[in-house]
Amino acid sequence: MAKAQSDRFSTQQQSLADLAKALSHPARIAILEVLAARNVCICGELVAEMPLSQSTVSQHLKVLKEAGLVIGEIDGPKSCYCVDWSKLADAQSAIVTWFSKTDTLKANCC
Amino acid sequence: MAKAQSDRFSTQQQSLADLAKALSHPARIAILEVLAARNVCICGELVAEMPLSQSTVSQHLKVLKEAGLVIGEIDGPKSCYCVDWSKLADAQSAIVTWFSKTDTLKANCC
DNA sequence: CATCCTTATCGTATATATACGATATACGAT
DNA sequence: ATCGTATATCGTATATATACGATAAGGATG
Repeated sequence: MAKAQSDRFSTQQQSLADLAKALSHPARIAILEVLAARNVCICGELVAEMPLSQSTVSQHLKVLKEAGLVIGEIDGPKSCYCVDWSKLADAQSAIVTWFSKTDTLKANCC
Repeated sequence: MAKAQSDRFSTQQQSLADLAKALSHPARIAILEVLAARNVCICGELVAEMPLSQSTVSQHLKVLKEAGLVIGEIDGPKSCYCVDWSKLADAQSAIVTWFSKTDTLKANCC
């Protein structure tokens, strides 16, 4: 179920927006922080740390997984999630690049 | 009409999520790019450049204004928008800081 | 095999976002 | 004052997001 891609906007604009959307909920920020802070991938522990139900956490994890920011592996009856550092680095770089590009265009205003 | 702030998450997590939400639509990315590229603040020109109706553009502008990324001034019958570079810089810095913090926690995984 | 534990998905209710046309507002010009 | 232009807001329809309980699925364990 890939994104619709409305073709009204460029792929770059779309993908930056998609990335931002993945980060646009505090629960997902919090999940990433917890995942990053643990040296072992957890899952049930994640639910325990979050002020949300198990199903809701699972849903947020799905969003993060679809955005590629998180990797999920099934490990027996448990699932093991961890940050995809490579993708996260790409994300950061995309954001920084966009800001820089925008900043370069800086001009007088109002 | 300030944000609800659910208090389930920290203020930092919430504000980063809010920022991401403001950037989570390609139209708003595009608007920021156009505003940044012009050395004069525009508005109707903005609508002309966007594949969206005037009212929809105005709505996106409102979101950007509420997020503080854009400044809008009424100038006669026209409105004059421009990027709030200071806020944009703050935003970039907040994002970069978060990524750095997260990266510091980097640990072994799966 | 029956059962337990863990996690994903389903069903559903509610809220928010998105888009557009229509209308209101605000000002400049005539 | 009237008209025209430019922009914001309203009304509304539709889509997506969010949250949770309930249920299914998958493997471990007795």
